[in-house]
Amino acid sequence: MAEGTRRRRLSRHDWTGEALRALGEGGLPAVAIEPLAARLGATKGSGYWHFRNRDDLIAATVERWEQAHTDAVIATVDLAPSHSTATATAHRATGALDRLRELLRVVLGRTGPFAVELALLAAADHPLVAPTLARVTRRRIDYLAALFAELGFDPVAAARRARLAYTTYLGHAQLARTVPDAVPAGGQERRDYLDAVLATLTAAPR
Amino acid sequence: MAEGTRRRRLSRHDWTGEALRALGEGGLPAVAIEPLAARLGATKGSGYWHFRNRDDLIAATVERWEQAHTDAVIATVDLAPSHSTATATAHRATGALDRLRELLRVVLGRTGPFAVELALLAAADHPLVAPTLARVTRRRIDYLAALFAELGFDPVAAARRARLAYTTYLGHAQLARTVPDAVPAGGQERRDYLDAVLATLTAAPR
DNA sequence: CCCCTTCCGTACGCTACCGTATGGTTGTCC
DNA sequence: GGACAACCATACGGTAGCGTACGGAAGGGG
Repeated sequence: MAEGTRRRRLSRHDWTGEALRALGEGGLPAVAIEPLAARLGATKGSGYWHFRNRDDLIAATVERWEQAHTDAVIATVDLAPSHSTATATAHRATGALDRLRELLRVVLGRTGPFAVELALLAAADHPLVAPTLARVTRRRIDYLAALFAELGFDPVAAARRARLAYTTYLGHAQLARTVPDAVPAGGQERRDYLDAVLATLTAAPR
Repeated sequence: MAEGTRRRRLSRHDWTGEALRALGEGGLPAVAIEPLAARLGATKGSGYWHFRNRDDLIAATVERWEQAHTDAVIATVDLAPSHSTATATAHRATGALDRLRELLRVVLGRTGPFAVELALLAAADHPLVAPTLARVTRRRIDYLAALFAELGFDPVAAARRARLAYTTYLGHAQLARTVPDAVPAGGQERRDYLDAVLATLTAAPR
Protein backbone atom coordinates (compact mmCIF):
# COMPACT_ATOMS: atom_id res chain seq x y z
CA MET A 1 0.00 0.00 0.00
CA ALA A 2 1.11 3.50 -0.84
CA GLU A 3 4.33 3.03 -2.72
CA GLY A 4 5.13 6.67 -2.07
CA THR A 5 8.03 5.84 0.18
CA ARG A 6 10.28 4.72 -2.64
CA ARG A 7 9.22 6.45 -5.82
CA ARG A 8 12.58 6.59 -7.48
CA ARG A 9 13.40 7.49 -11.06
CA LEU A 10 12.63 11.18 -11.37
CA SER A 11 12.17 13.09 -14.58
CA ARG A 12 13.08 16.59 -15.64
CA HIS A 13 9.38 17.36 -15.33
CA ASP A 14 9.35 16.24 -11.72
CA TRP A 15 12.20 18.60 -11.00
CA THR A 16 10.66 21.67 -12.59
CA GLY A 17 7.40 20.86 -10.84
CA GLU A 18 9.02 20.80 -7.47
CA ALA A 19 11.04 23.84 -8.47
CA LEU A 20 7.85 25.80 -9.08
CA ARG A 21 6.61 24.83 -5.66
CA ALA A 22 9.90 25.84 -4.08
CA LEU A 23 9.84 29.07 -6.06
CA GLY A 24 6.52 29.97 -4.55
CA GLU A 25 7.71 29.27 -1.06
CA GLY A 26 11.27 30.46 -0.99
CA GLY A 27 11.68 32.62 -4.05
CA LEU A 28 14.31 32.21 -6.71
CA PRO A 29 17.08 31.37 -4.24
CA ALA A 30 15.13 28.22 -3.41
CA VAL A 31 15.38 27.05 -6.99
CA ALA A 32 18.71 25.32 -6.59
CA ILE A 33 19.95 21.85 -7.21
CA GLU A 34 20.84 20.71 -3.74
CA PRO A 35 17.82 22.00 -1.81
CA LEU A 36 15.51 20.57 -4.44
CA ALA A 37 17.25 17.24 -4.32
CA ALA A 38 16.57 17.16 -0.61
CA ARG A 39 12.93 18.04 -1.21
CA LEU A 40 12.61 15.25 -3.75
CA GLY A 41 14.29 12.72 -1.55
CA ALA A 42 17.11 12.40 -4.04
CA THR A 43 20.66 13.65 -4.31
CA LYS A 44 22.40 16.14 -6.52
CA GLY A 45 23.55 13.32 -8.73
CA SER A 46 20.02 13.21 -10.08
CA GLY A 47 19.81 16.95 -10.49
CA TYR A 48 23.03 17.34 -12.38
CA TRP A 49 21.98 14.60 -14.70
CA HIS A 50 18.75 16.32 -15.73
CA PHE A 51 20.24 19.80 -15.79
CA ARG A 52 23.60 21.03 -16.91
CA ASN A 53 23.83 23.47 -14.05
CA ARG A 54 21.70 25.63 -11.83
CA ASP A 55 20.97 28.19 -14.54
CA ASP A 56 19.64 25.40 -16.69
CA LEU A 57 17.28 24.45 -13.89
CA ILE A 58 16.13 28.03 -13.46
CA ALA A 59 15.63 28.50 -17.18
CA ALA A 60 13.59 25.30 -17.42
CA THR A 61 11.47 26.28 -14.45
CA VAL A 62 10.73 29.75 -15.73
CA GLU A 63 9.99 28.36 -19.15
CA ARG A 64 7.54 25.87 -17.72
CA TRP A 65 5.82 28.66 -15.86
CA GLU A 66 5.45 30.60 -19.09
CA GLN A 67 4.07 27.52 -20.82
CA ALA A 68 1.47 27.09 -18.11
CA HIS A 69 0.38 30.64 -18.81
CA THR A 70 0.29 30.22 -22.58
CA ASP A 71 -0.99 26.74 -23.25
CA ALA A 72 -3.34 26.00 -20.45
CA VAL A 73 -5.29 29.21 -20.31
CA ILE A 74 -5.71 29.85 -16.66
CA ALA A 75 -8.38 32.01 -15.14
CA THR A 76 -5.67 34.11 -13.58
CA VAL A 77 -5.22 36.76 -16.22
CA ASP A 78 -4.89 35.40 -19.69
CA LEU A 79 -8.47 34.13 -19.65
CA ALA A 80 -8.69 33.77 -23.46
CA PRO A 81 -7.30 36.44 -25.76
CA SER A 82 -8.59 34.61 -28.82
CA HIS A 83 -12.33 34.41 -28.93
CA SER A 84 -14.12 32.31 -31.48
CA THR A 85 -13.65 34.09 -34.77
CA ALA A 86 -16.94 35.13 -36.27
CA THR A 87 -19.49 34.99 -33.50
CA ALA A 88 -21.59 37.54 -31.76
CA THR A 89 -20.16 40.91 -32.68
CA ALA A 90 -23.40 42.43 -31.51
CA HIS A 91 -23.23 42.59 -27.72
CA ARG A 92 -19.48 42.27 -27.56
CA ALA A 93 -19.08 45.56 -25.74
CA THR A 94 -20.92 44.25 -22.70
CA GLY A 95 -19.00 41.03 -23.19
CA ALA A 96 -15.77 42.94 -22.92
CA LEU A 97 -16.96 44.72 -19.83
CA ASP A 98 -17.99 41.46 -18.24
CA ARG A 99 -14.68 39.90 -19.07
CA LEU A 100 -12.84 42.85 -17.59
CA ARG A 101 -14.91 42.66 -14.45
CA GLU A 102 -14.36 38.94 -14.14
CA LEU A 103 -10.68 39.43 -14.70
CA LEU A 104 -10.43 42.05 -12.00
CA ARG A 105 -12.52 39.93 -9.69
CA VAL A 106 -10.17 37.01 -10.01
CA VAL A 107 -7.00 39.03 -9.98
CA LEU A 108 -7.78 41.38 -7.14
CA GLY A 109 -9.20 38.55 -5.13
CA ARG A 110 -7.04 35.71 -4.06
CA THR A 111 -3.48 36.20 -2.98
CA GLY A 112 -2.48 32.58 -2.61
CA PRO A 113 -1.86 31.31 -6.15
CA PHE A 114 0.19 34.40 -6.89
CA ALA A 115 3.11 33.20 -4.86
CA VAL A 116 5.07 32.02 -7.87
CA GLU A 117 4.31 35.14 -9.84
CA LEU A 118 5.31 37.36 -6.95
CA ALA A 119 8.53 35.46 -6.61
CA LEU A 120 9.29 36.01 -10.28
CA LEU A 121 8.43 39.68 -10.02
CA ALA A 122 10.77 39.96 -7.08
CA ALA A 123 13.50 38.49 -9.24
CA ALA A 124 12.68 40.61 -12.28
CA ASP A 125 16.30 41.70 -12.55
CA HIS A 126 17.59 38.19 -13.05
CA PRO A 127 18.75 37.70 -16.64
CA LEU A 128 16.99 34.34 -16.89
CA VAL A 129 13.72 35.73 -15.61
CA ALA A 130 13.53 39.13 -17.27
CA PRO A 131 12.84 38.03 -20.88
CA THR A 132 10.00 35.69 -19.96
CA LEU A 133 8.49 38.23 -17.63
CA ALA A 134 8.67 40.86 -20.33
CA ARG A 135 6.94 38.59 -22.83
CA VAL A 136 4.13 37.66 -20.48
CA THR A 137 3.69 41.26 -19.45
CA ARG A 138 3.44 42.50 -23.00
CA ARG A 139 0.99 39.76 -23.92
CA ARG A 140 -1.26 40.66 -21.03
CA ILE A 141 -1.16 44.35 -21.70
CA ASP A 142 -1.99 43.75 -25.34
CA TYR A 143 -4.94 41.65 -24.31
CA LEU A 144 -6.14 44.39 -22.01
CA ALA A 145 -5.71 46.98 -24.73
CA ALA A 146 -7.90 44.90 -27.02
CA LEU A 147 -10.47 44.75 -24.26
CA PHE A 148 -10.52 48.51 -23.82
CA ALA A 149 -10.69 48.97 -27.56
CA GLU A 150 -13.80 46.81 -27.56
CA LEU A 151 -15.19 49.10 -24.92
CA GLY A 152 -14.99 51.97 -27.37
CA PHE A 153 -11.70 53.60 -26.54
CA ASP A 154 -9.56 54.72 -29.43
CA PRO A 155 -6.26 52.81 -29.79
CA VAL A 156 -4.11 55.34 -27.98
CA ALA A 157 -6.49 55.71 -25.07
CA ALA A 158 -6.99 51.95 -24.95
CA ALA A 159 -3.27 51.42 -24.72
CA ARG A 160 -3.06 53.88 -21.86
CA ARG A 161 -5.95 52.31 -20.02
CA ALA A 162 -4.44 48.88 -20.52
CA ARG A 163 -1.17 50.04 -19.06
CA LEU A 164 -2.98 51.64 -16.18
CA ALA A 165 -5.07 48.55 -15.55
CA TYR A 166 -2.07 46.26 -15.56
CA THR A 167 -0.18 48.65 -13.40
CA THR A 168 -3.09 48.47 -11.00
CA TYR A 169 -2.86 44.71 -10.95
CA LEU A 170 0.87 44.70 -10.32
CA GLY A 171 0.58 47.28 -7.59
CA HIS A 172 -2.28 45.45 -6.00
CA ALA A 173 -0.31 42.24 -5.87
CA GLN A 174 2.63 44.05 -4.35
CA LEU A 175 0.46 45.86 -1.86
CA ALA A 176 -1.30 42.68 -0.81
CA ARG A 177 2.08 41.25 -0.01
CA THR A 178 3.50 44.16 1.95
CA VAL A 179 0.42 45.35 3.79
CA PRO A 180 -2.14 42.57 3.53
CA ASP A 181 -4.70 44.35 5.67
CA ALA A 182 -4.54 47.46 3.49
CA VAL A 183 -6.47 45.60 0.86
CA PRO A 184 -10.08 44.52 1.33
CA ALA A 185 -10.09 40.83 2.08
CA GLY A 186 -13.54 39.78 1.06
CA GLY A 187 -17.24 40.33 1.39
CA GLN A 188 -19.10 43.50 0.53
CA GLU A 189 -16.18 45.85 1.00
CA ARG A 190 -14.23 43.98 -1.61
CA ARG A 191 -17.13 44.07 -4.04
CA ASP A 192 -17.46 47.80 -3.56
CA TYR A 193 -13.77 48.32 -4.01
CA LEU A 194 -13.80 46.24 -7.15
CA ASP A 195 -16.67 48.23 -8.58
CA ALA A 196 -14.92 51.46 -7.76
CA VAL A 197 -11.74 50.38 -9.50
CA LEU A 198 -13.65 49.15 -12.49
CA ALA A 199 -15.64 52.35 -12.68
CA THR A 200 -12.50 54.44 -12.45
CA LEU A 201 -10.68 52.44 -15.08
CA THR A 202 -13.56 52.52 -17.53
CA ALA A 203 -14.70 56.07 -16.86
CA ALA A 204 -15.06 58.16 -19.99
CA PRO A 205 -12.36 60.80 -20.42
CA ARG A 206 -13.42 64.27 -19.45
CA MET B 1 48.05 64.73 -1.49
CA ALA B 2 44.57 63.38 -1.58
CA GLU B 3 44.44 61.34 1.57
CA GLY B 4 41.65 59.28 0.05
CA THR B 5 43.85 56.25 -0.24
CA ARG B 6 44.04 55.69 3.49
CA ARG B 7 40.80 56.94 5.00
CA ARG B 8 40.62 54.51 7.85
CA ARG B 9 38.38 54.62 10.89
CA LEU B 10 34.87 53.95 9.63
CA SER B 11 31.66 54.61 11.48
CA ARG B 12 28.37 52.78 11.66
CA HIS B 13 27.01 55.54 9.48
CA ASP B 14 29.59 54.86 6.80
CA TRP B 15 28.55 51.24 6.77
CA THR B 16 24.83 51.84 6.42
CA GLY B 17 25.57 54.41 3.74
CA GLU B 18 27.54 51.96 1.68
CA ALA B 19 24.91 49.33 2.48
CA LEU B 20 22.22 51.48 0.90
CA ARG B 21 24.30 51.85 -2.20
CA ALA B 22 24.91 48.11 -2.33
CA LEU B 23 21.21 47.52 -1.74
CA GLY B 24 20.36 49.54 -4.79
CA GLU B 25 22.82 47.68 -6.93
CA GLY B 26 22.64 44.11 -5.73
CA GLY B 27 19.49 43.88 -3.68
CA LEU B 28 19.24 42.63 -0.14
CA PRO B 29 21.72 39.79 -0.67
CA ALA B 30 24.36 42.45 -1.26
CA VAL B 31 23.81 43.85 2.21
CA ALA B 32 26.26 41.56 3.93
CA ILE B 33 29.27 42.07 6.11
CA GLU B 34 32.03 40.68 4.00
CA PRO B 35 31.12 42.14 0.61
CA LEU B 36 30.58 45.53 2.19
CA ALA B 37 33.91 45.33 3.95
CA ALA B 38 35.52 44.77 0.57
CA ARG B 39 33.63 47.73 -0.86
CA LEU B 40 34.81 49.92 1.99
CA GLY B 41 38.37 48.77 1.72
CA ALA B 42 38.17 47.30 5.19
CA THR B 43 37.81 43.83 6.63
CA LYS B 44 35.04 42.04 8.46
CA GLY B 45 36.77 42.87 11.72
CA SER B 46 35.43 46.38 11.27
CA GLY B 47 31.97 45.22 10.35
CA TYR B 48 31.53 42.90 13.27
CA TRP B 49 32.60 45.63 15.59
CA HIS B 50 29.89 48.03 14.43
CA PHE B 51 27.21 45.37 14.05
CA ARG B 52 26.42 42.35 16.12
CA ASN B 53 25.68 40.26 13.03
CA ARG B 54 24.31 40.53 9.55
CA ASP B 55 20.72 40.99 10.68
CA ASP B 56 21.85 43.93 12.75
CA LEU B 57 23.37 45.46 9.63
CA ILE B 58 20.22 44.89 7.62
CA ALA B 59 18.02 46.33 10.35
CA ALA B 60 20.20 49.42 10.63
CA THR B 61 20.21 49.90 6.87
CA VAL B 62 16.47 49.56 6.52
CA GLU B 63 15.96 51.85 9.47
CA ARG B 64 18.19 54.48 7.95
CA TRP B 65 16.23 54.26 4.73
CA GLU B 66 13.02 54.85 6.63
CA GLN B 67 14.58 57.81 8.41
CA ALA B 68 15.55 59.34 5.10
CA HIS B 69 11.92 59.11 4.08
CA THR B 70 10.56 60.51 7.31
CA ASP B 71 12.95 63.21 8.41
CA ALA B 72 14.31 64.64 5.24
CA VAL B 73 11.15 64.90 3.24
CA ILE B 74 12.24 63.90 -0.20
CA ALA B 75 10.50 64.90 -3.38
CA THR B 76 10.04 61.26 -4.14
CA VAL B 77 6.65 60.66 -2.63
CA ASP B 78 6.25 62.07 0.79
CA LEU B 79 6.62 65.60 -0.50
CA ALA B 80 5.22 67.23 2.65
CA PRO B 81 2.22 65.80 4.47
CA SER B 82 2.34 68.65 6.97
CA HIS B 83 1.83 71.96 5.29
CA SER B 84 2.26 75.20 7.17
CA THR B 85 -0.51 75.22 9.70
CA ALA B 86 -2.86 78.11 9.16
CA THR B 87 -2.21 79.37 5.70
CA ALA B 88 -4.28 79.51 2.57
CA THR B 89 -7.27 77.31 3.18
CA ALA B 90 -8.96 79.10 0.33
CA HIS B 91 -7.60 77.60 -2.87
CA ARG B 92 -6.47 74.45 -1.21
CA ALA B 93 -8.42 72.23 -3.57
CA THR B 94 -6.37 73.33 -6.53
CA GLY B 95 -3.35 73.13 -4.28
CA ALA B 96 -4.15 69.51 -3.62
CA LEU B 97 -4.57 68.84 -7.30
CA ASP B 98 -1.28 70.51 -8.05
CA ARG B 99 0.43 68.53 -5.38
CA LEU B 100 -1.01 65.32 -6.73
CA ARG B 101 0.09 66.18 -10.23
CA GLU B 102 3.57 67.09 -9.08
CA LEU B 103 3.73 63.89 -7.11
CA LEU B 104 2.76 61.78 -10.07
CA ARG B 105 5.13 63.69 -12.28
CA VAL B 106 8.05 62.92 -10.02
CA VAL B 107 7.04 59.39 -9.26
CA LEU B 108 6.10 58.23 -12.74
CA GLY B 109 9.11 59.95 -14.17
CA ARG B 110 12.53 58.85 -13.19
CA THR B 111 13.38 55.24 -12.64
CA GLY B 112 16.92 55.61 -11.37
CA PRO B 113 16.60 56.71 -7.73
CA PHE B 114 14.06 53.99 -7.13
CA ALA B 115 16.65 51.29 -7.11
CA VAL B 116 16.76 51.04 -3.33
CA GLU B 117 13.01 51.09 -3.03
CA LEU B 118 12.64 48.42 -5.66
CA ALA B 119 15.18 46.28 -3.89
CA LEU B 120 13.21 46.59 -0.66
CA LEU B 121 9.96 45.79 -2.43
CA ALA B 122 11.58 42.72 -3.91
CA ALA B 123 12.50 41.66 -0.39
CA ALA B 124 9.12 42.49 1.09
CA ASP B 125 8.89 39.03 2.63
CA HIS B 126 11.98 39.47 4.73
CA PRO B 127 11.05 39.81 8.41
CA LEU B 128 13.42 42.74 8.89
CA VAL B 129 12.06 44.60 5.89
CA ALA B 130 8.33 43.94 6.11
CA PRO B 131 7.50 46.11 9.15
CA THR B 132 9.27 49.18 7.83
CA LEU B 133 7.81 48.73 4.40
CA ALA B 134 4.35 48.41 5.90
CA ARG B 135 4.80 51.60 7.91
CA VAL B 136 6.01 53.64 4.97
CA THR B 137 3.27 52.26 2.77
CA ARG B 138 0.55 53.12 5.24
CA ARG B 139 1.95 56.60 5.75
CA ARG B 140 1.96 57.27 2.04
CA ILE B 141 -1.52 55.95 1.48
CA ASP B 142 -2.82 58.04 4.33
CA TYR B 143 -1.22 61.09 2.81
CA LEU B 144 -2.81 60.32 -0.53
CA ALA B 145 -6.18 59.79 1.13
CA ALA B 146 -5.92 63.22 2.72
CA LEU B 147 -5.13 64.64 -0.70
CA PHE B 148 -8.19 63.06 -2.28
CA ALA B 149 -10.30 64.20 0.63
CA GLU B 150 -9.15 67.74 -0.07
CA LEU B 151 -10.24 67.22 -3.65
CA GLY B 152 -13.78 66.67 -2.42
CA PHE B 153 -14.06 62.92 -2.17
CA ASP B 154 -15.84 61.55 0.86
CA PRO B 155 -13.61 59.57 3.26
CA VAL B 156 -14.49 56.15 1.91
CA ALA B 157 -14.04 57.13 -1.71
CA ALA B 158 -10.86 59.02 -0.85
CA ALA B 159 -9.44 55.93 0.81
CA ARG B 160 -10.25 53.88 -2.27
CA ARG B 161 -8.71 56.41 -4.62
CA ALA B 162 -5.64 56.62 -2.43
CA ARG B 163 -5.23 52.88 -2.53
CA LEU B 164 -5.72 52.90 -6.27
CA ALA B 165 -3.24 55.72 -6.75
CA TYR B 166 -0.60 54.05 -4.66
CA THR B 167 -1.24 50.79 -6.37
CA THR B 168 -0.67 52.61 -9.64
CA TYR B 169 2.64 53.87 -8.37
CA LEU B 170 3.78 50.45 -7.22
CA GLY B 171 2.72 48.84 -10.44
CA HIS B 172 4.37 51.50 -12.49
CA ALA B 173 7.64 51.04 -10.69
CA GLN B 174 7.43 47.31 -11.20
CA LEU B 175 6.50 47.69 -14.84
CA ALA B 176 9.31 50.12 -15.51
CA ARG B 177 11.66 47.52 -14.18
CA THR B 178 10.37 44.52 -16.09
CA VAL B 179 9.47 46.13 -19.41
CA PRO B 180 11.17 49.52 -19.46
CA ASP B 181 10.00 50.34 -22.95
CA ALA B 182 6.38 49.67 -22.06
CA VAL B 183 6.33 52.91 -20.14
CA PRO B 184 6.66 56.29 -21.84
CA ALA B 185 10.20 57.51 -21.33
CA GLY B 186 9.85 61.23 -21.68
CA GLY B 187 8.67 64.06 -23.81
CA GLN B 188 5.14 64.70 -24.92
CA GLU B 189 3.97 61.11 -24.72
CA ARG B 190 4.89 61.00 -21.07
CA ARG B 191 3.04 64.25 -20.37
CA ASP B 192 -0.04 62.92 -22.09
CA TYR B 193 0.15 59.66 -20.21
CA LEU B 194 0.54 61.52 -16.95
CA ASP B 195 -2.48 63.66 -17.68
CA ALA B 196 -4.50 60.62 -18.60
CA VAL B 197 -3.62 58.85 -15.38
CA LEU B 198 -4.34 61.92 -13.34
CA ALA B 199 -7.65 62.44 -15.11
CA THR B 200 -8.62 58.84 -14.55
CA LEU B 201 -7.67 58.89 -10.91
CA THR B 202 -9.51 62.11 -10.17
CA ALA B 203 -12.52 61.47 -12.37
CA ALA B 204 -15.83 61.93 -10.59
CA PRO B 205 -17.67 58.70 -9.87
CA ARG B 206 -20.48 57.93 -12.26
C1' DC C 1 19.84 -13.40 -20.46
C1' DC C 2 22.82 -9.87 -21.34
C1' DC C 3 24.09 -5.42 -22.52
C1' DC C 4 23.66 -0.74 -22.98
C1' DT C 5 21.37 3.34 -21.89
C1' DT C 6 19.36 5.85 -18.36
C1' DC C 7 19.35 7.37 -13.98
C1' DC C 8 21.25 8.10 -9.36
C1' DG C 9 24.42 7.98 -5.02
C1' DT C 10 28.78 9.25 -3.01
C1' DA C 11 32.82 11.59 -2.54
C1' DC C 12 35.66 15.36 -3.56
C1' DG C 13 37.33 20.22 -4.15
C1' DC C 14 35.96 25.06 -4.54
C1' DT C 15 33.79 29.58 -3.31
C1' DA C 16 31.30 32.80 -0.52
C1' DC C 17 29.61 34.00 3.40
C1' DC C 18 28.83 33.64 8.60
C1' DG C 19 30.53 34.39 13.20
C1' DT C 20 34.41 34.16 16.88
C1' DA C 21 38.84 34.95 18.93
C1' DT C 22 42.62 37.60 19.67
C1' DG C 23 46.07 40.73 19.25
C1' DG C 24 47.41 44.97 17.38
C1' DT C 25 46.74 49.88 16.12
C1' DT C 26 44.85 54.48 16.60
C1' DG C 27 42.91 58.19 18.91
C1' DT C 28 41.85 60.87 23.05
C1' DC C 29 41.79 62.50 27.58
C1' DC C 30 44.06 63.53 31.78
C1' DG D 1 53.22 60.55 27.53
C1' DG D 2 50.72 56.90 29.41
C1' DA D 3 46.25 54.57 29.89
C1' DC D 4 42.01 53.26 28.31
C1' DA D 5 38.59 52.91 24.86
C1' DA D 6 37.55 52.68 20.17
C1' DC D 7 38.54 50.59 16.09
C1' DC D 8 40.45 47.19 12.90
C1' DA D 9 43.28 43.09 10.73
C1' DT D 10 44.23 38.37 10.75
C1' DA D 11 43.33 33.78 11.36
C1' DC D 12 40.25 30.18 12.34
C1' DG D 13 36.27 26.98 12.05
C1' DG D 14 31.64 26.23 10.26
C1' DT D 15 27.76 25.96 6.69
C1' DA D 16 25.54 25.91 2.15
C1' DG D 17 25.65 25.67 -2.29
C1' DC D 18 28.19 24.83 -6.84
C1' DG D 19 30.11 21.65 -10.14
C1' DT D 20 32.89 17.26 -11.34
C1' DA D 21 34.12 12.46 -11.25
C1' DC D 22 33.01 7.98 -11.05
C1' DG D 23 30.93 3.82 -9.85
C1' DG D 24 26.88 1.39 -9.41
C1' DA D 25 21.81 0.26 -9.77
C1' DA D 26 17.41 -0.02 -12.84
C1' DG D 27 15.25 -1.34 -16.60
C1' DG D 28 14.05 -2.09 -21.34
C1' DG D 29 15.39 -4.07 -26.17
C1' DG D 30 18.04 -7.35 -28.61
